[in-house]
Amino acid sequence: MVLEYLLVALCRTPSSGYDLGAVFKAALRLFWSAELSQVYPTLKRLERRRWLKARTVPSDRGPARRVYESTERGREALSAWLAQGPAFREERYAVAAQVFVLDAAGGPEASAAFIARLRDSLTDRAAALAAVDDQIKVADLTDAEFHQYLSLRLGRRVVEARLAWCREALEALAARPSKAKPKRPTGRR
Amino acid sequence: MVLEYLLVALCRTPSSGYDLGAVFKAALRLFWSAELSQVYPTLKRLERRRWLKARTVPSDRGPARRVYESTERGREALSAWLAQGPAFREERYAVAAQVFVLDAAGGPEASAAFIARLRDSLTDRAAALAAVDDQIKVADLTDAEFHQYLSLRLGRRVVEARLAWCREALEALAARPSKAKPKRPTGRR
DNA sequence: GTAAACATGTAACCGGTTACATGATTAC
DNA sequence: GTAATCATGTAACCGGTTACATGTTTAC
Repeated sequence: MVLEYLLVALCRTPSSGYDLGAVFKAALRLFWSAELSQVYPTLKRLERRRWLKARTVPSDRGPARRVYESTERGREALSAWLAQGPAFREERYAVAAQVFVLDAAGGPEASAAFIARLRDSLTDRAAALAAVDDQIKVADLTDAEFHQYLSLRLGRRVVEARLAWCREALEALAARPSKAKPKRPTGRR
Repeated sequence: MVLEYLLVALCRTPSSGYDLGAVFKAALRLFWSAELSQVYPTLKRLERRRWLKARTVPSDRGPARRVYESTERGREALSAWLAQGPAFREERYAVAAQVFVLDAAGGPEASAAFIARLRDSLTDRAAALAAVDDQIKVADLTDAEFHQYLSLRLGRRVVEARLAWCREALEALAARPSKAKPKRPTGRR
């Protein structure tokens, strides 16, 4: 289960459930997210499995924190998972599914409007990712940070590929002879 | 719900649950998939909602087929959904999540091995997509086929972006000064 | 005072997968 | 005979989301 391994990995630096929730809302949300209501029970499960150990630490602001840290057992499980290689699993990209049936939108203008909206959103996302990326000095990164940086680069490349597709698709739509469905077999010259 | 709209769209050409299952296992599986055990109950639900209508047709090989076809109501719901624009939803790409924590794999060689395996799989996928793509004559396509073709192009671009990332990441890993953790503070000259 | 951030949880629901059950037809 | 393909479903489970419940501290 992906979330379990992710939590073990993140808990190599001691973290509370709340901390981890913030990580999923920030850096990781590009490819994996988790709600706090899922994180808390999962942490307990991992503690029972002894992949994590926990202690309670008073907080200076707010209630006491339950801080988790990965165990040797947990880290072994994690590295065994990674050693199995890339975890391919069925992907779901709703937008592409929409494109697949986009002819039902009503015509070339509707298709173009849809894709133009997609392009605009992706442009914003690409700019945001670029801004983060450009501020990173690769040479300064720790091993952990360097791998996080690699995943950011992957996210950025995918967003830019989708953006490039939008432009291509808009061109292809424009170039497509408009089915101005002539009532008669052919428009008489 | 994505699956519901997809089924309505696909049933613009009359199809049985079995037929639809085949579509999800073939063309659509690049971004959305569904098991027959999910398709059948969903079709019944859509029939009750009158987005689909059904009739039973004897099959020449095997049991009788239940053939579904979208209704006007269903198609209206579909086009309203598409008119709302791109359906952004949390994405999950397990491989990228693995990269995010790949420093736990054991070192630069382990990371490189992981990424090399990914590159090899993606190379195969890219070749398969390219082979399909290259055989398509865009001018010959109907509107529906053209949009399916666009989604194929999107899938291809994403796969190729990931592939390009693999090469970049392997280079970045190789270029990274190996933390050959010297026992002494610095190798004495 | 009150809103925001800190902090931890439970309960109900839902979309989706895996496993199971049934049976006809065709090709070997 | 038997395996593969055609064909339709049900049941149990599971990962994940939404909504709910509770309480503290800080900044305005």
